[in-house]
Amino acid sequence: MTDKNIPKTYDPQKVEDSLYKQWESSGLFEPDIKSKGKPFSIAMPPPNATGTLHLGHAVMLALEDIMTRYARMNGRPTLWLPGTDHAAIATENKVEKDLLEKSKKTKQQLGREKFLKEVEKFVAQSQDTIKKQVRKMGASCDWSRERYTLDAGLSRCVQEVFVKMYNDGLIYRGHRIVNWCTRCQSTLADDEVEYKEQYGKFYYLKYGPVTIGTARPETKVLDKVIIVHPDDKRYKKYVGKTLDVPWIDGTVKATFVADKATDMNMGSGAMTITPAHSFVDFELAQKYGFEIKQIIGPDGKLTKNGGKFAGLDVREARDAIIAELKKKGLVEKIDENYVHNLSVCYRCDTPVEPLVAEQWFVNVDKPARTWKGKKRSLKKIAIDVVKSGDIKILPDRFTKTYFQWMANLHDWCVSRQIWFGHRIPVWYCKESSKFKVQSSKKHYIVSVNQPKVCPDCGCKNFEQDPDTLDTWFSSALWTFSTLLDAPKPNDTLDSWIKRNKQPGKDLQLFHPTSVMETGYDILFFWVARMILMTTYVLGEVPFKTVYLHGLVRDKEGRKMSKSLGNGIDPLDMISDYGADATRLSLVLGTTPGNDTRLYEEKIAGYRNFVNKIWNIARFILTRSESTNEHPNNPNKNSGHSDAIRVIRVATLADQWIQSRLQNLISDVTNHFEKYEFSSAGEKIYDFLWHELADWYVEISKCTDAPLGRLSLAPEILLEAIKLLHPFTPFITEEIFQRLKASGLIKSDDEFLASAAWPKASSVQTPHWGVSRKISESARKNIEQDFSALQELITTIRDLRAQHNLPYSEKLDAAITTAKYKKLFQSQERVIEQLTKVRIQVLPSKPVNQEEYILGHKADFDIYLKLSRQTMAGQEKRLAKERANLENYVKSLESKLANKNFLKNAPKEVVEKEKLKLKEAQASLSRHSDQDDR
RNA sequence: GGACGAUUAGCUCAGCUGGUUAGAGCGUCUCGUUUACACCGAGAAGGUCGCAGGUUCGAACCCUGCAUCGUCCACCA
Repeated sequence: MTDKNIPKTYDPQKVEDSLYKQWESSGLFEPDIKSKGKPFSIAMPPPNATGTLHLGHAVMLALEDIMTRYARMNGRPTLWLPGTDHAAIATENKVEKDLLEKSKKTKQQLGREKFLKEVEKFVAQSQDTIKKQVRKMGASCDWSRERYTLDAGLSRCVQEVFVKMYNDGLIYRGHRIVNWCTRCQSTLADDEVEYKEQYGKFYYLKYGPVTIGTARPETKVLDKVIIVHPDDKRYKKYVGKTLDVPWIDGTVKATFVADKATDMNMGSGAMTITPAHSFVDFELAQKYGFEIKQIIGPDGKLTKNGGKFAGLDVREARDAIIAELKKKGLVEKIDENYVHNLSVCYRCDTPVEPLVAEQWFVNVDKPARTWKGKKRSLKKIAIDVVKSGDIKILPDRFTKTYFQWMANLHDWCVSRQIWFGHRIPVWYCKESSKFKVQSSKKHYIVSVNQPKVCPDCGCKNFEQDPDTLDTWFSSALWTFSTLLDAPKPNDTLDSWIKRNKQPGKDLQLFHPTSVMETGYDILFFWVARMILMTTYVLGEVPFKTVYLHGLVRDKEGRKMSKSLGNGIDPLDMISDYGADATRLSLVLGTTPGNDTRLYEEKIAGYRNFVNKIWNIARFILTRSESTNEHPNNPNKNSGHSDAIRVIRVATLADQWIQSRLQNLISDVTNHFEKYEFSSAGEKIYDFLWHELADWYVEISKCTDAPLGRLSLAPEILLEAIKLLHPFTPFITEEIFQRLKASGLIKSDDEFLASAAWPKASSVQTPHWGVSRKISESARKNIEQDFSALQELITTIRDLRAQHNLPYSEKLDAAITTAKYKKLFQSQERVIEQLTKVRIQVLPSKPVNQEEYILGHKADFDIYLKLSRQTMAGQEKRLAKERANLENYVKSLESKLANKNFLKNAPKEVVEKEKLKLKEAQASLSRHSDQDDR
């Protein structure tokens, strides 16, 4: 039986959690491997284990859930694999900060092991929160396959990959210039450095016969090479010579070298180089074999190479050195308003020091993997897979950005001097570990497990490298490391993967994944690295399509941030407006790759829509009860058996809504296939609100028979909520369950979430017992007729509004029409109900015209009967209407008089325009008739 | 310096390969106690599509230049 007490307002809080539990426990989110469809899979971008859900996650979850639910409803074995990322630096920073605040201890004071325990405690707690929040969004991901980047299996995978790369010569250890964060006490990858504009001083210093410019004099203590351009006549005489130059800490022997690296036109055209603290200078030093001496240490202070400035912080050293140089008269001038592009750590905003350190690197240029018949480098393969279309990036324009970034890619520094993360699988034998700094290959062994004996010295004491891997190293493996089974002790990477590529295994079924959906801001951090690493390890792409969404901003277009206090917490929105409305507000009205603005009114708007659907359902459900009470129903008390089936001829509205639904299904499906989720959603929105609710439901109130089994409403609603389900899973499921319980629809599906996606070709109308696909030609007639009916009704309503005629007053009207005489006659009742106007279709205009106000349309005229007073106001309106019409006719005429148009435009266009003109002219002439009387 | 995006109604945005009198939501105004919904209904007002050229029978859409805002990359002696 239908529940009589359906609340007027939909309350998401009451249904969402319980529906989610039912879905989850039914196993619906796990892929149906028996299904014969083409597998569909998404690896969820793992939220950081540190944080809480923010709007970026919410967008990601909404979009991926839409894709996932769509695929599932299409009968594909569907896997959306959830998980979390340990987010090495971010997490370590957070715990460090908490530790300092709570117990005033640094991590060093606590020690590595105890600190890591703290981290794990924090992570466990925070993961719990995140997972709850993901569920709140309605994400239909498979929790039975959930992963964490530090799981045993994933960690093993990371280490195996490291070892394999080392053995292939793709990972090496070297003294190289790296970005160093003095606060994190760790290296950073190139793209983990951000740039900030800052006003600072720029110094022009006298260095022997030349003037050099610098923003960082403190690094220049030991500069002793001057680079000049080989074509620079000013300095030709010096090239190759060595001079004694009075400098910061005494006198240095300065050598002139000619190299095109300098720009003759910039400053004095000469520069000194600081190999240890500048990327460009480091390269030059390597080219010529200059000495590389460290001036700034990892602690951000000058090293002993700083002479008498040793031990000073860079800032202090800068002032002291400038004071010293001034004393010596070596400061030529100081530019006080120099715009400095300061590099800072993306995690903690601390200025980054480029310095030389011994680190582990991934070589991206060395040919190492056979790809399409040729041995190629990681970089080449990564470029090729996008160029060849094996991976498609949406929106397309990011392809260009991707290539540009790849072309500029340097070797990737993967070691980090932090504790939390995957420890580097490198072992130093204790005997030789004291030589570690000298970087002699002989003293370490790269292996997943601790080696037993050192092949060099025979000792058995090993110490693992204290460093951990860049967090993106493990994320780069995410699409496949998450699909592997538990490794066996003797597994090598290859045997492990081979086993998992057997038929029926997850890796074989679901990799490459179908889509990688994520924000464009991590295209380089993550997406590019997955491509680099996965092609190398598996020999296949990690995903076939990359869908990049934009960033969520506030109403003013600013980034949401804690400091601005303009952030919106998706969970607040869910509790205020429901998950469905929140999801709609993040997906509808957005375009991939473009930023979107979010604000509460927008979410409230979609909440209203959700409530509207609720009330459509409420109407259909409650009205259906009267089916049994209807006097004409022979099976009045028979509950919901099939016996209630009452056969009736389809009305125009029935046919129309069915035609619209057919159209909607194919439209929406097309949009889904093209990843146009916003358009798909908007079309359904329009259908439900402005077609089903505003017209079909309203018209259905006009018939004798009540709703329910006598109309198509339940079936139409069912199909529509199937289409909407990927966007708003909760309310659609709730309505489905209620429709089913009411007996209004028959369905074998336990959940709407597992129902089959509607097909335009088989819209079922059980009332007639047959599938009633409407042919295209029939659809055209039906829609044309219905449009005419809508136009008539709207015109009458407009007249009422223009003339302030309240609906409480019933009116009479005469309609003259050639084309729609029969139609309007048959719809008299509907028209009367929706306009409170009784119409009479007449062959010609009525006699007493003074008593009528008029509406002229292309296919009909309306004469609304009125008292004389009310008539007075119409003159102005008529004049305006006529002017518009005249303009329109004029523009069409001139278009059709244009010979070039007639010659060049396609025939259909010309015909269409001619028809339009004819109609407009007819309309105008009727108008004129009226005015001339 | 390079690349990319944005510029359309008061606000937020659609507008797919050029072809109705450029659309939606919110907001505004008018009307409405019609038995699904006021988180509602009916109706209206509001735009020379950033500017200037060009291509075309026809441009919001294509081309060139410019402007403003934003993002990314590179550089920064």
